[in-house]
Parts: sequence; C-alpha cells; structure tokens
Amino acid sequence: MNQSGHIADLLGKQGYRLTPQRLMVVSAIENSDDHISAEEIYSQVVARYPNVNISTVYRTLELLKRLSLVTETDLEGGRVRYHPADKGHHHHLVCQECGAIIDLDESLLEPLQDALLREHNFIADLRHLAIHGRCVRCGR
Amino acid sequence: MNQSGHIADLLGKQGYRLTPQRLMVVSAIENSDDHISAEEIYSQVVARYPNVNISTVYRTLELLKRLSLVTETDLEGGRVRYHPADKGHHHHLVCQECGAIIDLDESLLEPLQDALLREHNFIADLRHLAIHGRCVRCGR
DNA sequence: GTTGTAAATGCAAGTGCTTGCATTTATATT
DNA sequence: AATATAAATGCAAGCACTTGCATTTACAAC
Repeated sequence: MNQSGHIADLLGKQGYRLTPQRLMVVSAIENSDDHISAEEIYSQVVARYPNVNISTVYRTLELLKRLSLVTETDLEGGRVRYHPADKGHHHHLVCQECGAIIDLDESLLEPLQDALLREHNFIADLRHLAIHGRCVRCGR
Repeated sequence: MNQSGHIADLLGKQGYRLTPQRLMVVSAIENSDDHISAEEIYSQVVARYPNVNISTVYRTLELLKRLSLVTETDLEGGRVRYHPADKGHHHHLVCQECGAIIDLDESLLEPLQDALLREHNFIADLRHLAIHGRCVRCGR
C-alpha cells in the first residue's frame, strides 16, 4: 500500500513538482526501515542520479517537514535523522554518557502536551522528541 | 556576591586553570542579563583580548555545560544561547510561525521527569528546554 | 507537440560549531 | 625565582547544514 509512495501522491496533490530528485529522496526515506540521515539519503540518491546536489536533499527534507510528512530527531547531536511521519510518532531517551537509545511511547508526553495547551494555549510539536540525560547504568 | 565570579571559583577549586580567556568568557555569561550566544561572548572577549579564538569560547562553553555551570537552549534553531545555571532553570515555548518566546516554569516538566525516572530509570536532563510549536495567535 | 513560467535545482560561498595538532602557559614543585 | 609538565589555546581544516543567485525543468495552457 505504501508501494509506489503515498508521500509522492500527497506532494503532487498539493501542487508540488514531482522532480526525479524529490521522488528519490522520498523513496529513500520510505524504504529506510529506521531513522535515516541526510547524508545517507544523499548517497543513495547519488548512486542512481549522479548529479544531485546535497542542498536539494536538504531542501526536500525541509519541505517534507513543513508538510508534516516526515519528522526529524536529533539522536546524535550534530546530525539529525528523518523518519516518515505515518510510521508512528515515538520518542527517544538518549543517554549522554553511553549513547544508549531507549524508545519511548508517545503517550508519556500527552499530559505535558495537554498542560501546555491548557495553561499557555500553545500547540506543542512533540512528535519525535529526543530527551537527553542519563540511563540506569550511567546515572550515578 | 556574584561580584568576582563564583563560577570562576568553582572552576579553580575543581582544578581547572583560570586562564584569562576562560575568565572573560565566564564573566561575559555572568554579566549578561539574559541568554547570550557564543558569537556575542566572543565579540565581548575579543574587544579586550584581541587574540582569543572562537574555538576557545566554544571549548569553555563545553566545559561549563559539562560541569552544569551553564545551561544551553536552542531558541532560534541553528544558534544556541547560554545562561548561568544558578540563575534559575526555566523553559521556553518557541512559536515556529512568528518566533514568539513564552517563558515556562520548571514545575510543568516535573511530572514528565518523574515518569521517566519511574518507568524507564532515566534521569532526564530537562534544565532549560525549548519546546517548539505554535502559539495562540498562530495555531489554527 | 510547443511554449511560457514559476518552481526547483546546482553551484559556490557562508554559518555555526568541532577537531587534530603544534605551540603556549597556568600551576605545582623545587 | 626557575623549571617541568599537563592542560589550554590558536590555527586551519572539516562537518552538517543553509542561502543567494543564475540556470534548468515540470507542468499548465495553448
């Protein structure tokens, strides 16, 4: 069902041009089975279409973020990773000491999201958050 | 009391060298009355000590973060700002649309912090968080 | 199928920050 | 005060990402 890329369909329907570069960036994200970095997307695309520019990759990612078709997460610090928005929102606990990544269910952040809306009329964008800290083993 | 810089005292007591560059970075942060960027610190220091290098500023900030003497916040996206840790932890709601910044009390994040500790044994570092989203006026 | 045009791309330079390595220097020891 | 040395700095290059601008191109209208 996700076969020939429903992100591409959505882009087309909203009037964005379906350039080969764009389509290849989109399919790299859709076919990656976990979080993929811009550099990884770029090298996949370059392999089949040698004259793409990395700035096109970044601009496409920017567009997909704006349209809420992908989410980004800063797991490493200094290199962001991307994920199709419809493959589920989840969050990550990242240990600053050992680098361990613990997956976190979306529901844990709902109370916070509600409180921000209630008390500050603020619609928080908490899809795919990375919370940094210390895991069991590393926390003193 | 904050006069001759208690951050400097703490650095000295922990065995770190009190170089002029370091002292000037520290005092720039202590004397700034809100969040200050690395670039701003650098230009203050350069004015009085022309041959400092920006990498020294960044390395000092790195050290101060590690020792929990300053906290950093990404208010803009692409430029981080620094703040003495003892001037209070607070958080910010940043509107992605209009750029408005709403200050947020620390207490709002305590339930989340507690839940992460209880359910995942994870000590979250939530001092000075920036939560992005849409403010009242911009949220549809 | 041609043509026109705004949208998207490529390129090159720029930004904020980091890093490896050789040199300098704050501090402890004499 | 002079010396030794590990820590800190300066420099230059690198990294991830962004941006301005000239060129190309997907798509709509003929």
